[in-house]
Amino acid sequence: MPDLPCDGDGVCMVCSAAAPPEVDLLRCTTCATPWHSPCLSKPPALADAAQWSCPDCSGGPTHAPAPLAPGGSSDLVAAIRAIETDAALSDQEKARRRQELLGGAAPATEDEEDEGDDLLEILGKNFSCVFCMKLPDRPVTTPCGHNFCLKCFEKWIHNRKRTCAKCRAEIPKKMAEQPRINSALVGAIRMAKISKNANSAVSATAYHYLRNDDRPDKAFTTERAKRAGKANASSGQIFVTIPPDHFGPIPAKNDPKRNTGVLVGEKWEDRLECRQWGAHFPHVAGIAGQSKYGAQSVALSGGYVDDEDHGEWFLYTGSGGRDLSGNKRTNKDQSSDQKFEKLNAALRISCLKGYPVRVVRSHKEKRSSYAPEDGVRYDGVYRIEKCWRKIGVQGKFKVCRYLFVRCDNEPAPWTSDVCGDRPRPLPKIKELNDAIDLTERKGSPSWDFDEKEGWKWMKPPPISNKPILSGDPETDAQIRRVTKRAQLSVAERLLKEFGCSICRNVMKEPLTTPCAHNFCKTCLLGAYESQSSMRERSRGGRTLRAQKIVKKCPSCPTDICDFLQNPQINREMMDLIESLQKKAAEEGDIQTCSDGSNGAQESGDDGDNADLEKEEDDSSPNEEDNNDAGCLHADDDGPVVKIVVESKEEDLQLKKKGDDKEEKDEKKTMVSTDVVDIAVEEVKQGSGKAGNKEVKQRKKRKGNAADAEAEAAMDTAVGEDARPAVKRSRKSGGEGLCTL
DNA sequence: GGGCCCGCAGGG
DNA sequence: CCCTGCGGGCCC
Repeated sequence: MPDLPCDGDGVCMVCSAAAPPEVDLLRCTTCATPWHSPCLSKPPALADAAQWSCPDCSGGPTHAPAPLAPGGSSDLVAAIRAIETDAALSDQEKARRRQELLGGAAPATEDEEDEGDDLLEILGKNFSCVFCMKLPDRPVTTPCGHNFCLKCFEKWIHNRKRTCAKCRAEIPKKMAEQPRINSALVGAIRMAKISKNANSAVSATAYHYLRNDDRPDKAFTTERAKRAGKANASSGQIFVTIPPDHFGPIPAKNDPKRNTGVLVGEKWEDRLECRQWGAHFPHVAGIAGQSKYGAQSVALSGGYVDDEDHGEWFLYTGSGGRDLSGNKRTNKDQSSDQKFEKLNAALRISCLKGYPVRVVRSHKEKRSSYAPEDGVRYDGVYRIEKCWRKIGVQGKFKVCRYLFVRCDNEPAPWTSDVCGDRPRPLPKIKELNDAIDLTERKGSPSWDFDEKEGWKWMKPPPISNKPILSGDPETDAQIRRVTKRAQLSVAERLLKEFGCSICRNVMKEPLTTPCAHNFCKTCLLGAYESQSSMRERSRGGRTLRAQKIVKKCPSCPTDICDFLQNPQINREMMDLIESLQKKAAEEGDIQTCSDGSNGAQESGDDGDNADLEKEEDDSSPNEEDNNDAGCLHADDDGPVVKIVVESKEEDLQLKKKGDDKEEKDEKKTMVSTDVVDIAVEEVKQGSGKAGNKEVKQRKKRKGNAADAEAEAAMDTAVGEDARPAVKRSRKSGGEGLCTL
C-alpha cells in the first residue's frame, strides 16, 4: 500500500478514517498536507515529527524525477554510460572523462567549484518555493509572477486555495487545474546543480548506476559500416585515448590496448584504420587541425602534385582552391587561390608555435620514394619551419606551402639509424626566392631538442579543447553536444535559458505566461499591440454582442488573453537574470583567454599575419543568411490573434525529448489551418521566408528529390539564392541519387 | 588507371 | 547548420 495523505475533507486515503484524532495527524513541514501517521509506512520518531516532510516532498519512491526538458541529463547519462562501458579505458581514465563531461573541463579547478557554488547561491537567493523554502522542484510560475514547486503548488491548490501563497493574487482556473512547468527555470536550476555536483553526488550516482549496467562489451571489433566495404563506412572504435586535438607522439599511457603507444613505422590498411590509432583522425582530409589552435597531423597521399618529399623533410601543399562541385571529395585541378584560412591557417599556427605535427604517408603517394608500398604508415613528428605561398605547378593559382622537417626521437622508417633526429640545418628551398607571404617562427619553438632528453615540449603543449573520441558516432555526438554546452561558462548557459523567444535576447522584465512560456514584457505586449481584447462588431445598423478575441501565446496555441489583461513581471526571475548578467560580465575576461584563440600571439609575428589577411583577395561568399540562422526563426509562428471561440485541448505536457520535431511540425500544421481566422498578426516580418526555409529543410530531411529539385529551380528563377550554381550542384546531385 | 559516387567526420 | 575534404568501392 502506498503512502497517501488525508484528502481535502481530512479523510485518510489509506484507512478511510474520517477525521482522525488530531494527535494522529502529522503535518508536512513542506507542503502542510495532513497525513494519518498510523497509516504511514515509515512514521517518524516523535522527536522528528516537528521537522517531518511527507513522502511526496522528501523525495521518496513516489517522487520519481520528472521527465527532463529536451537535451537534458538523459544525454549526459548516455554519454557517461558510454564511457563506463568502454573496455578500452582504465578506471582512472573513465573517472577523468566523467569528470570532464560533468564539469566541463578536465580536472575540475577550484574556480569551477566556486562558480557552481556562486550560482547555486544566486539561484537560492532569487528563488525559493514559499512552501518548502527550497529551490523549486519542477517549478511553476503563477501569472502574478511567483514561483513554486509543482508539488507544493498542487498541494496548495488541492487544499482549495485559489490565491497565490505569496501575494494572494487570484490564481486562474486554468493554472490551478493544469499548472505548467516553467522549463526555463528547470534548465537553469539543473545546470547550476550539475556544475556544483560535478565531483560528488551526481557522478557518484551515475557511476554506480553504470557499473551495474553490464552491456555487452564492444571490445575492439566495432566496425560500424552499414554496407560492405569501407567506401562509405564509419570509422569504428578509436583505440587510443588522446583527444583529436592532441599534439605530438601518442604515448603508451594513451594506448590502453597495447601499452606501447603509436610507434614510428606502424602501418595500417587504410585511412580508417589509421584513424583508429589516432595518428591522423580525418577520414578524407589531409590536414587535421583548427584554424585558431593549430594542426596536429598531416597525411601525404599524393593528393597535391606540388608536394615534394625528401623523407626527413618535405614540402607540403595546403588544402582548398579546388572545385568540388558535382559531389566530389577531391579534385586534382586547382581552380582558385589557396589562402591561409581554415586548415591552412591551422598549419600556419603550428609553424609559428613550433608544435610537433604527426605525419603519415600513404601508398597513394606514388611520386615519393618514402611512401609505403601499401597502406598508411606513421612516420613520426615533424615541425613546420616556414610557410609561404607560391603559384602552384599548375601555373595559375596560388597554393600554400609548408616546409616540414623531421624532429622525432625515433628513427624514420626508411633509415638504418638507431637514433632519432638531431636538429639539422634547413634545406635550401629554391622556390623560396619567389615566395609570397613568407611566414617564419620568431619565438622559440614549443617542441625542441634537448641534448640530454632529445625532442620534447619546451613549453607546455596546448590544452585540449576536445573530448576523447570513442569512435562510436552516437556516443561521440552526444559527448560533443554535452561538452559544447559545457564550453560556455555556466553563467552564460543560465542566461541562455532565459532567452525571450520573440526577440531572442535575454529577457528584460520577464513575463511567464500561464502556459509557462517566458517573454520580455515589451515583446509580448508589443506583439498584440494593435488588438484590443474585445471587438465591437456591428452589422447593419445594430451592434452585436462584443466578441472575445483569442490571443495565442507566441510559443503555443494557448489563449493568454486573460493573462495579458494584467501580466505581472516574474520579479524573481528578473533579479536572477540581473545577477547572472553581472556574473557573466565579470567572467568575460577569463572566458576569452581560455578559448584557445591565443593562437598566433607570439611576439612580433602578428605583423605578417595582418599583412597576409589584408592581401588576400576577397572573394567573399555572398551569404544570404546571417548567423542568427533561419532555423531560430523557423519555429517562430508569432502570436496569432483570432476570434474563434474554440476549446482546443492542449496536451503540451512536458514532452519527452525526441518528440521535439513532431511537436514542431504539429504546431506548424495547426497554425496554417488556423490562419483562416480573422486577424493574423505576426511579430516578425519575414517570418514567411523563414517558414519557407523550414519547409525546404524538412523536405531535405525527407529526401524528397522532386521537391528539392523544384525548389532549386524556383531558387534560380526567383534569384533568391545567391550562391553560385556550382556550389549547389554537389548537394542536389547527392539528393537526387540518394532517394532512388 | 581514371572517373564517378557518396557516407562520414570535422570545422566554423 | 552548411561546407569541405590528399577515401575507398566499383565500373569502365
